[in-house]
Amino acid sequence: MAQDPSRPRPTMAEVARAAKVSVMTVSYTYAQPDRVSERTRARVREAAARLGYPGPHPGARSLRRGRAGSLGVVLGEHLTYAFEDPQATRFLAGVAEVCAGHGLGLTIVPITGAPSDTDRVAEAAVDGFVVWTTSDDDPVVPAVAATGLPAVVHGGPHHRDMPIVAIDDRKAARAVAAEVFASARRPVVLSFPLDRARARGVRNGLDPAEATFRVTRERLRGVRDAWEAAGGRWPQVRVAVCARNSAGEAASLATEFLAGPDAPDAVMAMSDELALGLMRAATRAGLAVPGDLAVTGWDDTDAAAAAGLTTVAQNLRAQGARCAQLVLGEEATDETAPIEWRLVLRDSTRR
Amino acid sequence: MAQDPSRPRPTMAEVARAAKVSVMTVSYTYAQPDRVSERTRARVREAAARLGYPGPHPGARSLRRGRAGSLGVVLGEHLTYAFEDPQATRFLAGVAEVCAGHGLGLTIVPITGAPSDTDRVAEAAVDGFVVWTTSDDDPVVPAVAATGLPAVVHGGPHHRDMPIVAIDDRKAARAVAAEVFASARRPVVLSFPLDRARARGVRNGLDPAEATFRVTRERLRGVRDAWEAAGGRWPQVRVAVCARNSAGEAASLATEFLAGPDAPDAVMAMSDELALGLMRAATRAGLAVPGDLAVTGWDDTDAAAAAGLTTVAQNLRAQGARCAQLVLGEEATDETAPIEWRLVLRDSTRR
DNA sequence: ACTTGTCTGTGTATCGTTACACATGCTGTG
DNA sequence: CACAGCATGTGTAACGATACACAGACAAGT
Repeated sequence: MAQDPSRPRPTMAEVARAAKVSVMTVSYTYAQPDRVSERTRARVREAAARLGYPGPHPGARSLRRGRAGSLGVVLGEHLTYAFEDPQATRFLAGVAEVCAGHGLGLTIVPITGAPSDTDRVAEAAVDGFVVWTTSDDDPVVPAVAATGLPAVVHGGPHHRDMPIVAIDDRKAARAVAAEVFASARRPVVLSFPLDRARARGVRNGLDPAEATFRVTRERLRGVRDAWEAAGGRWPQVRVAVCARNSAGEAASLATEFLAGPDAPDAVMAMSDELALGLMRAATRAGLAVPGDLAVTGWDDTDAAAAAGLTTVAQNLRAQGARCAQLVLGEEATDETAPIEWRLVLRDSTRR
Repeated sequence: MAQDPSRPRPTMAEVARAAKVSVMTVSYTYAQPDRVSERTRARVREAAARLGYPGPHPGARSLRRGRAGSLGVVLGEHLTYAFEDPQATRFLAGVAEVCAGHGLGLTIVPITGAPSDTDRVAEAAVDGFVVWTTSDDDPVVPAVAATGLPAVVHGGPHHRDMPIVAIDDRKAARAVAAEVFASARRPVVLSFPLDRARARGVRNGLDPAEATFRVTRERLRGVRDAWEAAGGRWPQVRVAVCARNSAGEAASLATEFLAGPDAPDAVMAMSDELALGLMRAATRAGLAVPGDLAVTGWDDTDAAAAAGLTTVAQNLRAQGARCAQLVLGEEATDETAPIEWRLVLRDSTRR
């Protein structure tokens, strides 16, 4: 795998000797090329190439300069889930974009759910952290705060030392749920996991406060607001909790509540992926959308638009970018401006 | 954003002083806790907490130990594309999994397409590289080789110093294309980009050698093999080249060749995303699958299974894991075993 | 009592680079 | 012609941690 594992990495001093210049000249050749005359620069580059010098050692550079040259991203409980979650991916693209613009790397801190995760955070060679939405009791959050590095949380939880980037989930949930729940008789909420245990199942009148993921909690509260505003009682609402944000998961869970006389006539899903999975299951079960049941999603992805899904539009990518900018200390203006969202009405709720 | 930007990071020496022990004792407390008695350990930990010491400086540690504690991933031309490509994401999940198992971070090297990308590679604080499929002429590849660090390429291009992890794309393409092209009269290939320029468009009899992405090239060759084996001439085959691997892109490009008397009766797509995008466009155009046109995808994603799409199954996640293992020098056995794939026949080609 | 071994704590040198202050030579200007 | 000002090259001292070798204390075995 290696190129030549036997030969040790040459150092700047060796290059300097080979090029008959001082170490500093070599250093400047890499760090501030303008500081060195063109002729000397060429000689140094030539010597470096001859010795196979790959450029300044990043560790040494980082130690001396005091900057790591990379932004850390903490992706919730298990990396596996994170990369399979399209929302997380969109968010990451936004973070990555800003990193690239600053010439920074993007280091994914490997989280597995083990207690050693906090060590990983402390050991990460980064200049700041972006924390992807996680549960209130996730020990990774205090670990991030303990590094003393600039950090921003997306989605939740709140932490004294870190700004949070998120939309007003409760309000948005209220809006989208109102659209479909006002006239519903057998409503179902297709929910994100409540906590890091990620138990799946269907329950009636679930107390939103049980959810330790802030996003899940706030959206449940919003739904409850809407249902009660329409004159309903919360225990009438079934909450189907998915273990992960994927269409497959939703489709499989849907079989548990889609059949029989109790089949819902309205489903509010917490993501477009979940909504689309449900719609797939509904079609298989012979139910028509919106004829038999109205459906709403969340995020306004391309697929949602293609499927005519009513949804809450929010730009996760922009939110990722914003998190990165905040960590990097950019954007002094409108730092406190709320993140935008809007309700997009489509056929899936057209009665 | 920061916790307290004013106060400088405490050093190990300060902690040692506060705990009234030597610096080495503090070092051991973090690096080899068993080497230190429980009492002393507690004293050190306490002092560290009191001073707000976040643990050993990663840069210094990396310099001294000679390991960076992170694996680098180079994600092709532009980060943006990479994170939006579901295949790349699946692959990443595999890499991440192995990293997590080794307690390593995963550093995404920010690529923008600018010449400075090669500097980014040289500057990355990593112990090895995994290169996601890119074009033969991508300067990033020699830059990776020049670091002298262990490196593995996924998909392509080939490079003397790096093993490559990929399936036999030509053979697989031959197999899937044979399934549908044997009886086709107006075949279309829905292709990945040919090169980093990512020009989109529809062309007849495109020479596979034009493609500098190895994967694209090999698959085109496989399709040609199949078509010619069925007695056809290559120029009869239209190749629709997408700029990116997304359903939306495919659907939009499909409008250019789906209408009129020339509408294809068979489409072989290079990914399930492209195939599904095309099917969406076909449905909108009033064409039935497989009645009016047969369609095949590639990758066997959940969505492909749900849509009844004939496809080539390959496990990108496992390939990501494998790349990481190779870089880390794991797995001495079956290192040269070819990566598996298989043809999955479903309704989209059932005539 | 003496050797042997284990456990725990301690200096010192060093990892490879860059910030900083300084030295030199050359150009242009009053 | 002297002197400022710029361009270019050079030592030295950190940056913060860890590998290594060694020292003392104590227990156990002979």
